[in-house]
Amino acid sequence: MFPLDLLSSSAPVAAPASPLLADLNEEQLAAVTLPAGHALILAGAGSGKTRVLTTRIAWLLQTGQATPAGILAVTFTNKAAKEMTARLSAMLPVNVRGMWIGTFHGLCNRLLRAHHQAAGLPQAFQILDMQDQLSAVKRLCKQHGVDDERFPPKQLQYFIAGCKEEGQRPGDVAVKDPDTRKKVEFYQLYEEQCQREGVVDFGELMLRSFELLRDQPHLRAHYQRRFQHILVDEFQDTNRLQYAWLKQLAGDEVGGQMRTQGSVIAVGDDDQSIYAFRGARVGNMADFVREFDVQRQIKLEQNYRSFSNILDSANALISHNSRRLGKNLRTTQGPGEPVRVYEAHNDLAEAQWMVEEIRQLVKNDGFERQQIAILYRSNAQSRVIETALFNAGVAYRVYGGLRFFERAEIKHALAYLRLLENPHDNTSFMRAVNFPPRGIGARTVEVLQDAARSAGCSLSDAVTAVPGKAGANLGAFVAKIEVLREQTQGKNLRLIIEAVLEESGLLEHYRNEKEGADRIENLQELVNAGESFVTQEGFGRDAVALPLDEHGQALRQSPVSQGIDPTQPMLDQVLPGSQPAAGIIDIDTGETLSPLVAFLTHAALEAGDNQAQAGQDAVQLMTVHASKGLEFDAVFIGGMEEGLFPHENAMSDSGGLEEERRLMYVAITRARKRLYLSHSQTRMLHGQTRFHMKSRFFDELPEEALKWITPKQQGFGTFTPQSSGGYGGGGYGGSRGGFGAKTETFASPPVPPQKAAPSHGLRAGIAVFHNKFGEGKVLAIEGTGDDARAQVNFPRHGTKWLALAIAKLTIVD
DNA sequence: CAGCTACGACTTTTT
DNA sequence: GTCGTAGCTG
Repeated sequence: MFPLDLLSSSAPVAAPASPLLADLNEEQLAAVTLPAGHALILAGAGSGKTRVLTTRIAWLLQTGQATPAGILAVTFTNKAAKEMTARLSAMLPVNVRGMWIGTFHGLCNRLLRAHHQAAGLPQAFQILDMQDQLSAVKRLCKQHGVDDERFPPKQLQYFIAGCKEEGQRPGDVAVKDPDTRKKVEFYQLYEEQCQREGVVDFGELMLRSFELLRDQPHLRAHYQRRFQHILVDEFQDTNRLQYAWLKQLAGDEVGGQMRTQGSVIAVGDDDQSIYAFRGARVGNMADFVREFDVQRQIKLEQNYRSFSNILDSANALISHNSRRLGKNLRTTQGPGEPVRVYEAHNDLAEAQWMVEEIRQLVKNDGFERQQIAILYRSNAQSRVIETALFNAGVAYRVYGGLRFFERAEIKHALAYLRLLENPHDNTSFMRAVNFPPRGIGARTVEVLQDAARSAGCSLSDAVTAVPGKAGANLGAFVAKIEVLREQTQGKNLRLIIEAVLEESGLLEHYRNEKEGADRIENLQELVNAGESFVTQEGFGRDAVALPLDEHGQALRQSPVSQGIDPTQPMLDQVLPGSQPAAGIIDIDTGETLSPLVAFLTHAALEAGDNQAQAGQDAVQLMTVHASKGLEFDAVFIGGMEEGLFPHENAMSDSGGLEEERRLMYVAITRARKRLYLSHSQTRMLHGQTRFHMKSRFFDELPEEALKWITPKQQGFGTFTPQSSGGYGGGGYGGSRGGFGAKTETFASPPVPPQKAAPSHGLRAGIAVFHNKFGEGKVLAIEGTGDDARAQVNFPRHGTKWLALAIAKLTIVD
C-alpha cells in the first residue's frame, strides 16, 4: 500500500516522516517505536492492535534494527498469523518467510521437526487433533480395562491436556488422592503409547519443544541469540506452559529475574481474557512485568470502532470487575444511537424481534447483512434464531461447527494417508481398518489388539498373529495399504491423494450412499487442497524452515545463496525471489519433510477456514467467544438472562463471574454503530421451558445510554413478519463451517512448468549414494535451485526426501 | 457384523 | 429438543 523506500537503510531511527508511521496516534506511535527493551502493550478493543504489531515489525526492519531472521511473532490462531503476515507483506517488500510468524503450535512444530532427533521424535511424527486424541485415549482405556464410569475418556483427555498446559509430566503431578494417582498412571501409559506410535497431541507439541529448549543449552542459546525481537499477540490468553516456552526463547532465568539479550513485547488486554476454562492465565501479564522487569507499559485506549453509547456501556460494565490492570476506552465519535434493550416473552419472540430489527436495518438504514451479527452465549441458542431467520427468508451464516479437515470423510482419507507414512499409527489404523466396511468387526479388532499388546507391536504388525478368516481380512487390508504405498512411491501429492481415495474404496462407498454426494465433493476438495498446498502455499507456513544449526555455528553456505546476511547465522534466511522453501530440513542428513507429511501436518494444525464464506451477503451468527477480534456495524446479543449470561456454571465464584463479564465486554465492543440486547422471560432449554430473570449485567450498564423497548404486541408468538419476502426465500439453511471457498482459496492455477536443465543432474530412476543412508534409488525430483529436493528410496532406511542443497548425494554409476 | 433404538448429556474452544 | 454413543437385536 505505502510505497516504501526500503533501500535507504540509513533512515533515521525515529524517522517521523516515514510513511509507515503516518496516521498513528500518539499511543500507537509510542508503541511502534519503542526502544529496545521489554514492554507490555495494553491494547483495548478496537484500538488498532494488529496495526501496531505489524507496523512495529515493519519499522524494526525498515530502520535496520532487526533482520527478518531476528523476529519471532507468535499468535494463537492461524487466522491472526495469516493476517499479520499479509499486512506485513503489504507494508514492506520483504520476504515474510524469513520471519518466524505463526501460532504457538505451528512454531513448536517447526522446532520439533528441525530438531526431531534431539526431541526424541521421528521426523515424520504425526499430530493428533482432539478427536484423534480422544480415540487414542479410548483405545487405551479399553486395553487396560479402565472403568469408564469412574474415569470417562473425555475426563482423562481433559486431565492429560491440563497437565501438559501446566508443563507437568506424569512424574510432576502432585498426587493427592487415589483417583488422581489412577489418572497419573493412565497419563503415563498414554505417553508411552504416543511415543510408540510416533504421534504427538497439541499439548505435546508445546511441552516437548519447551523441554527441548530447556534441556539443550546450545540450542537454547542459539535461538536466544537469534530472536532479538519477540512479539506476542493476545498475551492475556497464554497458559503457563506457553509463557514458560517464551521465557526459554527470551533468555535465562536467574533468581526469578530474566537475563535477556533481545526484547519481548507482549500485547494483550486483560479485560478480554475469556479463555480461563482452557488454561489461559491472565496472571502471566503481571508475571511478565515482574520477571522481565518491564519498564514500559503503553495503553492503547483510543477506540476507532464504536460510538460512545456503545463504548460507555462497555466501560461501565467492565468497571465492575476488580483485579484489572485498568483501562478506559475513549472515542472521538458522537454518542450514536442508544443501546436498544428488548424484553421478550419467549425465545421465539426474541428471535422474531431480532429478525424484524434486521429487516429494518437492511431496508431503512442501508446496513449490509454481513455487517450484522447475532451473538449468543451458548450454541444451543442458535437453533431458534436460525429458524426465525430461515422462515423470514433472511440469509444467514453460522460460525463454528465442523471444519473441513474435521469432517468424517476427510478424517478417513487422512487416516489412509497417514498409514502410508507410518503404519504404526494405530489411531489411523483403527479409523481406516473397517471403513469402508470390509468385514472387520469389533470382535476381530479386539483379537488384533490383544495380539498387538502381547507381542508389544503395532496393530499393523500384529495382523499376522490373527488366525482364520478374520486374520485374512486384516491381512488383505494391510496388503492394500502396502500396495498403495508402493504405487504412490515417487508420485506427487495430488496423485497420492487421488490414489488413496480410489483404492481405499472411500469414493466407491460414498457413491453408493444416498447422502454421499456432499462427501464425495469434499473428498474432491481434499485433492484440490493437496494440490494448492504444494503449488500455492509452498508447503504451508508452519512447515517451512531452512537449515538449522544444531551447534550454534554458522552453517555451510548453500551454493547458490544470494542475499544471505553473513553477519547472521544462516537460519531460515530466505533467498529473495526464490521458490518456496523445501520444508524442514535436518541439517545432519539433509532430509526434508515429504510433501505428504507436510500436508498432513497442515491438516492437523489448521483444521480449515471458518470464515471462508464470510463474504456472503448473510447475517453472521456465532457465540460470543467466536466473535472475539471481529467487528460489525450492528450487533445483537440475545439471551441476556441470569443463568445463561452470566452462565449458571460460572456464577458461583467471583472469578467465573468476572470472566462472564469480560465475555459481555467483548460482545459489546464488537459493535460499531448499533447494539441490541435482549432477554426472554421463558426459554426452551434442554427440552424444558425455563424461566429466567434478566441478566444482572443490565444493572451495570449506564441507564442514559440505553433505550428499553417493550413488545409491540402482547401474547406469545403472535408476531407476524409483514413484508413481502415471506417464506423460505433464502434457502440458506445452516451451511455450517466448511472450506466453502472453492473458487477462491483453492482455485488452482496451472502447475508451473518444470524448469529446464537441472544443475544437480539427478533424475528419477538413477542410483545415488548418501553419507548416512548409503545407496538408494531416486524416485522423484521436485523444485529447482536451492529448493530442489529428491525422493530417494534407501533399502535400509526407507524413502526420504532430501534437500539437494544440503544433502551430499553422489551419483552411482 | 451391521443397523437400529434408547439413553444420557448439554457452556465457551483453538491448536 | 437434538446429537452422539452404547448396547441390543436381526
